[in-house]
Amino acid sequence: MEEKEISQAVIGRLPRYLRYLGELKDEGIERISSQELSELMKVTASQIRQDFNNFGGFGQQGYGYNVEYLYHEIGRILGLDRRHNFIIIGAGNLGRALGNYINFERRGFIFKGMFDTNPQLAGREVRGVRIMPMEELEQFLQDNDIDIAVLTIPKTGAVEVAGRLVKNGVRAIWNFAHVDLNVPEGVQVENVHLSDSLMKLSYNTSRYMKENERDSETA
Amino acid sequence: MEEKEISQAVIGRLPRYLRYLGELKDEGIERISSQELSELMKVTASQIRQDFNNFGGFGQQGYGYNVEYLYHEIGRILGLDRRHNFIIIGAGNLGRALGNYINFERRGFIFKGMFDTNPQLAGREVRGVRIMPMEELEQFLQDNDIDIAVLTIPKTGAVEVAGRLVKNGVRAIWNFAHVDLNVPEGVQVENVHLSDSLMKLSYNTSRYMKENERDSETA
DNA sequence: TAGATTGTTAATCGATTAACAATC
DNA sequence: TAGATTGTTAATCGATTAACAATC
Repeated sequence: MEEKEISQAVIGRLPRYLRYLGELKDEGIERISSQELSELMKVTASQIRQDFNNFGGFGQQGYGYNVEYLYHEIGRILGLDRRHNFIIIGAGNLGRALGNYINFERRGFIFKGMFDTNPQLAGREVRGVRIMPMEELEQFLQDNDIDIAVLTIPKTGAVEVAGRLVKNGVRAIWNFAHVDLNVPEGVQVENVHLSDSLMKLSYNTSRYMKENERDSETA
Repeated sequence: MEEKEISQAVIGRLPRYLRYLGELKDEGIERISSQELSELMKVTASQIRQDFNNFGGFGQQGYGYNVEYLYHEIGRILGLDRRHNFIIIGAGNLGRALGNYINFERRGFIFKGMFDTNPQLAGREVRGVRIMPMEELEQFLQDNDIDIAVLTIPKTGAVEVAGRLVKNGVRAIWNFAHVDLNVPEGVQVENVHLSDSLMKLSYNTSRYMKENERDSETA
């Protein structure tokens, strides 16, 4: 009944594997060993083998891994063999930037609709997709098969909007609002807190500078 | 000589602490115990105390933590007491979205310049900041005190540009390009790979749906 | 067959949680 | 002083790395 649950640490590494394998594939490389891949990606060969073996054997003893096959398998694991229709809530700079990003389309993520509280924006288009007023959200969700909602609105409205999304069957939220969403079990939230990321960078640079100050003092 | 190195797991949690403490502060709450904070943030009280104690004692036995003090201390640890001048390389949708994001300014991150390969864009402005051609990058870095470069360009050019940045003294790169940058020791890179994040979301929703299918079969 | 390299088990390392003595 | 809650040590858990037998 209970399948071995894969840890998020492993899942988090899959997209990077996919990227390297895609590049190898484009270079026409057919096979690769965990050793070679480990040198390329700067991780241990042991980790690579462990990671892949979470999903069953993708390789062959004495040979290594077939690049094309592995590439497809990891894509499949990540759900890239399916289509994911998404909408964007919030037609500000970030929302429009994400709507315009065509590479998502190539991975099966299809941009279907955009919403904004500002009535001035209603009717305008982003890459052929109409911006709709928030009042039309529920109806749109009922009429369309939407898998993912992208939240690019200020944190003040985010929790309320997330509730409306969940109530109308959205099961995945890509959250760029700077707030924690509290959703029922079974609804997936992936947070992208840009300012948190920037603060981490700030910490690491500040720390490095301080270390150097100390080193030069003691020298 | 060697200070206890703080793990990135801890650093990664600091911005979230800062956010909750800021909200508590704005609500006028003066003190909080690790127990109360743990309920609010849905982490263990033990982890909170361990995390804070990496940086020395911020609390007081029998009392808890002073919200205002703790908020400032964590901000200081993250380097938010300093100014960080930054430039953005790549004036596409994402670059402009980040340039327009005024909240960074409030944290001490000052938007100083923007560059793009497209000569058509040269001279235009994003929030009062001039877009410059890439040829002017080196001169600009020499004339200005730039701490952070934000890379919002396609992966094809990213590695080359990162090299130029590092050569001219940039010590921190906020990398939105979908490629791993190989920088010398001492240069900090913080990656924001949006498509990786989206794939994780895709995995987790696909997986959840499959689990439910299985459950309903066995039921 | 011999060599290469996986799949997998065992050992190690690090991070999280629990427990409690110190102390405000 | 008694009660509360931290700071910190010890126990547990999970993730990473090492080792090697299985096998192509």
